[in-house]
Amino acid sequence: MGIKISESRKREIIQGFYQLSKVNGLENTSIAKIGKHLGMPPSLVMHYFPTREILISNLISYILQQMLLIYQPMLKELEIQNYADPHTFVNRLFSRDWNLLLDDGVFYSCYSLIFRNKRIKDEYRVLHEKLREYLKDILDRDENLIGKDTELLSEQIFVVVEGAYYYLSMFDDPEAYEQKVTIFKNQVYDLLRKYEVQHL
Amino acid sequence: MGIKISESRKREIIQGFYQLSKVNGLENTSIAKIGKHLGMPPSLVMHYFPTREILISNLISYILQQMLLIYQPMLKELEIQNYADPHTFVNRLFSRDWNLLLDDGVFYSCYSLIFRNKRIKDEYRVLHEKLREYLKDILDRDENLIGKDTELLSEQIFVVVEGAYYYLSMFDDPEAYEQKVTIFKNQVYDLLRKYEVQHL
DNA sequence: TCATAAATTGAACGTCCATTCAATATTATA
DNA sequence: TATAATATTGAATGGACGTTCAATTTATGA
Repeated sequence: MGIKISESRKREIIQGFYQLSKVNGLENTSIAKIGKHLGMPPSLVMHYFPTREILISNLISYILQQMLLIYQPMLKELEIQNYADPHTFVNRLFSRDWNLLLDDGVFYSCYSLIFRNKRIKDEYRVLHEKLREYLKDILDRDENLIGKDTELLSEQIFVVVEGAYYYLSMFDDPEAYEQKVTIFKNQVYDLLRKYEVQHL
Repeated sequence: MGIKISESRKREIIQGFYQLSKVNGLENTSIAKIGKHLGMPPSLVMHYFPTREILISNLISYILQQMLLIYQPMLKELEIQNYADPHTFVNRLFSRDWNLLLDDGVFYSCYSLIFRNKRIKDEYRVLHEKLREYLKDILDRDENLIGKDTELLSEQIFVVVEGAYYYLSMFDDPEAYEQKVTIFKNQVYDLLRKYEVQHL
């Protein structure tokens, strides 16, 4: 039989929640709407997630898992050949692939909850620390960066990536968007270069 | 008499909306609650803001004004003596003063609306472009940066600041917080130094 | 097969929601 | 002061909300 019905149902509900939030917003997605969308009574939704708060909490876990998923191909690379090119990694961070796996609107809606919910805040922080750790792993395997403060470097790279995502979301015009992306990408490359040059 | 009653009422309502959103979250602040908080019937709130959507739209304008307010002292300085120290400016950007004028929770809640509302997105973008312009003005008046691409530099500085705010919000522990702030501040100083050094 | 557990249904609940409206009070204007 | 505009009230609306519950169907395991 494999997965229990219970588990696949929970997954189905969370994904439905996510899909509807993408279109209508997190705050406008009710338990009734999720049920209707999935063809089940709201009481069944509440059977698996006893309160709306729990439902949201699970959505957030799902979203943070999705973020990890985006890193998966690069982490695979790292495992298999024990090396991943930092520049390629940075390139991927700035690519639009994100949007396929994770909607920015839902992401920031959930993010805004950290300010009133300690548990959510902690979950977000842990996830981000994990992502930084991954980048550090990649940097540590680059021979140009041996002996360098890769922890500091990874912090500096990430803060640019995060600021870039925040800022770029405001631009619809593809040309303006690309122009900005180039700036921020170069900013990260400069950081990498700075550390590499010091090595010579 | 000065301001019309109408205008001061509107301001009162928006501020009440903001205050309650700070405590309970934007999505949990209803028109009825705002009215109760201010001692007026909900119908009076709706007399000044015919729909909830309009009310939110006005809250966002208020919030963006508050952001501009944070820059006010520095812009005054710029006007009076035609110069403001970039390092002091950066220092202020990273200071906790923000929190007194603008709650991060409300800010990011409103920000998350840009993904489903073009008008709000444009308003946010225009505000941020304005802030960047201010920074460029400050940089342009620094003799160490004459002839430099201050527009690019201001973009690079701001992306760090924005990423930093995003990231720092996850840290409650003051020690960890301060440690991160120092990293990001130095990152901006490095950018400034890089440009200044090239000048020599 | 039978008992037990899990999954699912549908109806009902009180509450809060945004919004409407007609009536009244206050203020401005002529 | 008379009139018109503005400000304010309070009651009412229907609909959506999260949640509860008892009843029923389906699957599981002895």
